[in-house]
Amino acid sequence: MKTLRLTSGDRAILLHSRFFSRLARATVEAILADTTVSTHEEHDVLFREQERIDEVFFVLSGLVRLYRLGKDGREADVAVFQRGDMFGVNAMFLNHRATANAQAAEPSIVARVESRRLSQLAAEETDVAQALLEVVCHHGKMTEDCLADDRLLTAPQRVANYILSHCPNGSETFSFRLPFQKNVLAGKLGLAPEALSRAFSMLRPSGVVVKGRVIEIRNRQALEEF
Amino acid sequence: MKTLRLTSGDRAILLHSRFFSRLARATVEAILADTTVSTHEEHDVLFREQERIDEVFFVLSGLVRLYRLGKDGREADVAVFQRGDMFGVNAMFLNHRATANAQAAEPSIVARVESRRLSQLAAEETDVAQALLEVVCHHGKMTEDCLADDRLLTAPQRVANYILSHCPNGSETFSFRLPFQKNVLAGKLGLAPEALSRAFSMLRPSGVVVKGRVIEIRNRQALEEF
DNA sequence: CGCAAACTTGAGTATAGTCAACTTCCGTGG
DNA sequence: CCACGGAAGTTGACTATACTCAAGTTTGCG
Repeated sequence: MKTLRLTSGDRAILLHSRFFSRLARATVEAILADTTVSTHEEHDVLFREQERIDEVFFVLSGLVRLYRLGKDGREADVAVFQRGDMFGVNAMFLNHRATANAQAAEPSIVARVESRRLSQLAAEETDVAQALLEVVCHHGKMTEDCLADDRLLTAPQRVANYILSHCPNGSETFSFRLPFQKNVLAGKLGLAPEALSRAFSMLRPSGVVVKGRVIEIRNRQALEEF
Repeated sequence: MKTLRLTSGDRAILLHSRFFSRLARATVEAILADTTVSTHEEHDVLFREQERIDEVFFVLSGLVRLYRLGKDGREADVAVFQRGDMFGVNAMFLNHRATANAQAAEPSIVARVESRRLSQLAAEETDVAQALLEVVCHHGKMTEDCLADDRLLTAPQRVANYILSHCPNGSETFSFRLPFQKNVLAGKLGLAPEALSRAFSMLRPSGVVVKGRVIEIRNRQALEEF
């Protein structure tokens, strides 16, 4: 399902993204000129592993999950993208082949830029290349973080970590709303949904109260030591 | 311990690397002009997590391991680099901060390029930026592979995978020499050394014979189905 | 209000980590 | 060249962690 043009709200989101925010206004306009927009139901697949992709994507709203498939059909999330995030960039420099499947994890709206056009621009204007490098490096760091966390932390520790990463720096007690279903969080943390549930249980004695999607932290100190 | 100049052998290695092989000869020379070389004992640390780094590195010989440290001091490898590999690029675009520790996993020789100079070049010549993008995307894919394998495969499956990735495409039976200690392989695959040992044992019935560092495969088919 | 999906909890199992004992490999020096 | 010693690797026993399956419970939407 396609919408033809960007709304001004969409433009605002894009302008604040890691990618566009580093570019001169003229460059931004040159790119946005032929940007298309598509809407997706939950569970829609945007592209699949190995498939050729000739676009680069931005999440305007909703949530897009990148995952790999195992031989047995099991899925492993390798990234989750939210409003403002750019994805599919790596493919531009890897033979235009997707390294993972992309699926809307909730109803989502996505902007698309032809990657041919973008790589052409990157070859002409170095600030475009620079912006791409920053996006790609940032995403690389995220993946590395994920890998290290998987290897170093237990389930409750990963959850504690995730919660702390949402803590306004310095406050001892706070609360926030999960930006997606627990299901998705479980995937992002590399856990089965049951394991996430249990992890929350284990964190309760340390002052973590979960009510629906709202997480309340009563004792930041305890979390950091978990 | 520092050596002052590049040998011609070193230059050959660099010229064949993913990075330099994409650049015009003149550009290569411009970069190599102020490249330094350092030698390292096994276990030498090149840089640490969070530390500022102002260079980009190439492995000329030996092996460099990138790892993160857990609170308890445990180490988790996030990458292993061999002859010809470039590392430390991400830091250039992440505030010049290392995201991991780098350690020589055996006696090693490393080439270093000032990252200020490199990023300057990248801002002037788009093919340098392009080459960097390719290196970074490739490394990103490696990390993603690693993450997906960790989440989807058991220890023997990861080992089988690793072995198959060294199999000349199409041959049913073959053998090769591990390019590093089993110790290092274990780390790379996210396993304790004992788990690697056991994984090899489990693969024996499928025709994998391990003698020292030499791996012999008698039945590729069986490995692929593991 | 009722239904379906999301989430939680419980019980059992599988996988890999830890610690310890033992073996093999390999480089060194006699 | 052999003997020795230390490091690397293997094996065993035990444990911890997280997955699976199944049965509940809660949530939220129509």
